[in-house]
Amino acid sequence: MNAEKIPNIIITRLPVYLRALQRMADNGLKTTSSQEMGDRVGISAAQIRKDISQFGEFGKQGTGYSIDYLIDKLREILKVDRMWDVIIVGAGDMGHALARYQGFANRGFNVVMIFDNDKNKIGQKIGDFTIEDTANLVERVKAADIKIAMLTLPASVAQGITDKLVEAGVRAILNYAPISLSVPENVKVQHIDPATHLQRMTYYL
Amino acid sequence: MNAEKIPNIIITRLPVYLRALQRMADNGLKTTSSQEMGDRVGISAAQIRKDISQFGEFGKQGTGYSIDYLIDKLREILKVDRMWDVIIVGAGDMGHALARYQGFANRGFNVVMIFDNDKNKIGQKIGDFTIEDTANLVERVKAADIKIAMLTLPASVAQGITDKLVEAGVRAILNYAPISLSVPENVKVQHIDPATHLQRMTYYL
DNA sequence: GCGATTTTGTACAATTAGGCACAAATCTGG
DNA sequence: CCAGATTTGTGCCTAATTGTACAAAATCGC
Ligand SMILES: NC(=O)c1ccc[n+]([C@@H]2O[C@H](COP(=O)([O-])OP(=O)(O)OC[C@H]3O[C@@H](n4cnc5c(N)ncnc54)[C@H](O)[C@@H]3O)[C@@H](O)[C@H]2O)c1
Ligand SMILES: NC(=O)c1ccc[n+]([C@@H]2O[C@H](COP(=O)([O-])OP(=O)(O)OC[C@H]3O[C@@H](n4cnc5c(N)ncnc54)[C@H](O)[C@@H]3O)[C@@H](O)[C@H]2O)c1
Repeated sequence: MNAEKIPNIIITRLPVYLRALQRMADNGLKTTSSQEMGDRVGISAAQIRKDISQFGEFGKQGTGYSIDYLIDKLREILKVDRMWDVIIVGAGDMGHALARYQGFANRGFNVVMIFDNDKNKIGQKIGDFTIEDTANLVERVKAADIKIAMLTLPASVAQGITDKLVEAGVRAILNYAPISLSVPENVKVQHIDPATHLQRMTYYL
Repeated sequence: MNAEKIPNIIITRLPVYLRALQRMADNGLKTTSSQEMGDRVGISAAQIRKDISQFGEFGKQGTGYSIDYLIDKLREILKVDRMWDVIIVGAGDMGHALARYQGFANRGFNVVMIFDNDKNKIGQKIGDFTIEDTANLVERVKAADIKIAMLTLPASVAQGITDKLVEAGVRAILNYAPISLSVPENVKVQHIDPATHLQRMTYYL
């Protein structure tokens, strides 16, 4: 386990491998090979072997990888062998969809609060959650020691709320607003923007 | 314009530049520099200059880039100097959010239909759209010559519907289901999976 | 009008990522 | 138990990507 200095590009692929493996496990499969995984996720077998081997020798020659074992290892590496509490800021359409989504639990994430600043929404229920007032965001996040937030806000207010989240100790932000956020170096941001993804395909049409 | 063989990695960055430029334009700015753009999107100025210069000489020494002009050029390059009709398959929470989203229009996309196979949903309205029966998917897509689809379906049916979309002539799929899709080589797929994005950050926490 | 300043586009260098190929380990079928 | 088949992990090489630095062009302040 060559712990330091794993390239980020490898880290971005691991969750894709993990997702594929979890799906195989759900289908009752017990072992797989770099070849089979590669076919499923569209990455060369050699690439997958090399990526995985950065963290240890998890496979067996002639057999391949035990799916359950590799899932355990990847979860450990990605630190999703535990549950992370996550908050949602912005209880609009996208915030609603995320709050009701059941697919986070078996990937290591647990939505625990949702915030908005609209007086008509505060206090209303989404599933099990009661929409909370953004005025209490920093206080609540600090108290619950939340490290991860999903931002489903209008672009115009996204940077301001981001600053508050950082102040409150959040270290990872998944941003749905179509704007690049600036954060200190020790905070990670990932962007989800469907229009950007679509534009990455139209070039080739 | 060195048309052929632009690396894909450059193409993935262009929509990010375009989004930042459109935001600058909305804020009334007229010119920018590779330095300023880089600061906004978190990419080195040299990288941005080199990316843009693959397609022509759009800047001016001492001044930088005309924002409006560069927007025009990027839209042309990415082929979003036109409107693309897009369909949504799966009228659940995520399909609803996308159908109601107003942010596609000024990025080159126009949602035109939404499909589901749930008899209770077919015929219902989402905004201006009436949910259509997936049974008619291939026929409708062919007739309207749709090239782009967004998939907001359960993972279990995503590959089957993908095959139908490909059969109907769709060439670009934005997939929200947590599963890798397999498609012919001339069809592009992009994945949006928030759990995957979150797992790319927990590694660093 | 002109020297100081800004900023592009690119040549070149350095770094990073990816593909190939194979020894070694293991399995399989008879 | 053995010959043939499978599959990993990795050394080595090539390709792809990014960074550095600077000449040339353009602007700006006075
Ligand atoms: N809906 C989609 O499918 C979709 C798709 C792509 C991107 N997005 C982006 O995701 C973000 C949210 O989209 P949406 O469709 O849910 O929008 P929305 O307008 O439905 O919801 C935004 C919510 O944020 C709340 N809000 C506004 N200012 C706030 C503040 N200062 N503090 C707390 N809450 C505040 C509003 O009250 C509202 O409930 C937007 O940036 C949008 O561009 C949405
Ligand atoms: N909701 C979210 O925030 C979220 C987040 C991440 C990923 N996703 C993924 O996006 C997809 C959709 O999520 P959702 O929350 O909207 O789910 P959902 O269950 O609310 O909606 C799925 C819809 O697909 C329809 N459907 C099922 N089989 C179909 C078929 N064969 N043909 C046509 N329609 C069919 C269902 O009737 C339903 O309306 C899922 O794969 C989910 O994992 C959703």
